[in-house]
Amino acid sequence: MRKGEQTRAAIVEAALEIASTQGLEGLTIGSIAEKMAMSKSGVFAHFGSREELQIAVLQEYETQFINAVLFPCLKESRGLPRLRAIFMRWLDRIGKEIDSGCIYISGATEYDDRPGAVRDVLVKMHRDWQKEMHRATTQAIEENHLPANQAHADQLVFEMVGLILAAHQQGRLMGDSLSVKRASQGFERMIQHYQQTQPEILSQ
Amino acid sequence: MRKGEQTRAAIVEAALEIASTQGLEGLTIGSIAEKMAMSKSGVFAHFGSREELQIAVLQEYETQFINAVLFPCLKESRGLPRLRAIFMRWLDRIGKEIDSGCIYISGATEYDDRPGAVRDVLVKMHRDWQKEMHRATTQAIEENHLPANQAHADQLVFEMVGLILAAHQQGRLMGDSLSVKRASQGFERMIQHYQQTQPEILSQ
DNA sequence: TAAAAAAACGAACGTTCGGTCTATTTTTAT
DNA sequence: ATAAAAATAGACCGAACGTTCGTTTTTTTA
Repeated sequence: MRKGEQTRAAIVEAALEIASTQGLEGLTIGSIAEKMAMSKSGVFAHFGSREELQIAVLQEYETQFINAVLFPCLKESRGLPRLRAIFMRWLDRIGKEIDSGCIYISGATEYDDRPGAVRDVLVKMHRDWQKEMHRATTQAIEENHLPANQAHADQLVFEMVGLILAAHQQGRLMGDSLSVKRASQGFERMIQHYQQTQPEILSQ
Repeated sequence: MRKGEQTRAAIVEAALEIASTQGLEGLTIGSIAEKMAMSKSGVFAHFGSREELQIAVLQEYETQFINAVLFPCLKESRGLPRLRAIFMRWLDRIGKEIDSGCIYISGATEYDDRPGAVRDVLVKMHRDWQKEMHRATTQAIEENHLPANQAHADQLVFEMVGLILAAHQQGRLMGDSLSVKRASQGFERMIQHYQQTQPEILSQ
């Protein structure tokens, strides 16, 4: 049974590469088979359905993402230093993905109108990640690195997401080589603003 | 020949509706034919290729977008009032598209790694629109509604794009009903910041 | 090393895709 | 009204899709 797990992992790895450029919907079993020099049925047997394969790819991406972005930042001191580190690592990853693409982002537009298991998994991953961002932001508020108003955490996370999405789109579609720099500049400006301004409660 | 143009326009309209939810790549001639109660070949004959059809859909979207977002704002006074009006109309449109989707945005991730005529047209439309945004921002600087530093216009446009993208993603994928409000709040905060801060030149 | 189990193959299935071709119907112009 | 032109239908093509299935090869276990 050892060989099977090995092959499966290799398939997922290859599939992630394909999905990064072609999208999760552009990921076909035939293209993986070709890349792996295997038969379609050989690839297929490891998953049972294309949907399961797509979910496996998402899970692999999540693991890599958390390992690359979140974990290294936990050694930073609580509060703004850690929040800044997380954002910058996130952004750094987007920068490295300019040539390949982020399946969290492409998946978001692919599946925002396509119900099913893949969408459900994708939404949960987005939600989990934003919860992490929210926690880091809240801690920055608790440490008095940002003005104490819980309502701002959601807004900050929203704007960080925006900066990341803009960096991704401008870098990939528009070929803007400054997009990563612009996003980090936007982040610093945002932090600076919140540190200076009297908070307002977002009316529900 | 009058009838043909009429039918063609109706096809493009139907195709735009489909592309809004399924994406430009999810747009199939068969699905349009079904929606129009026509044969596939009848639909096809109006365009000559799927690519031409996709481009026609993009052009139709651009026309609607400019009419709905840009033109009504030209009556606003030059500078910040007009810039704010444009952003708010843009955002308003995104809000209305929460249930359908914006093909500029979905197209950006669909075609960022897919060379061809459709991508070229899409990139040009993005570029043209961002030029409009840049112009409005520059005018706001010229009118002294924002501090005089040309280098900031690109950054402002970048951040506005980010707010729009975040509103779209959070609204559609995550079901966040506050996403539009968050984006407008982010805009006002951004303007407020630039009005208060001494500008810095973005190192090229 | 032989038997059992797992993994991979290769062919085929039904479906859908964009696209082609010819025939027929509908619209336009004379 | 009639001829020319345009528009549409419908049958069909080859390719690609996910999936199934029986068989063969490889790996693991005893």
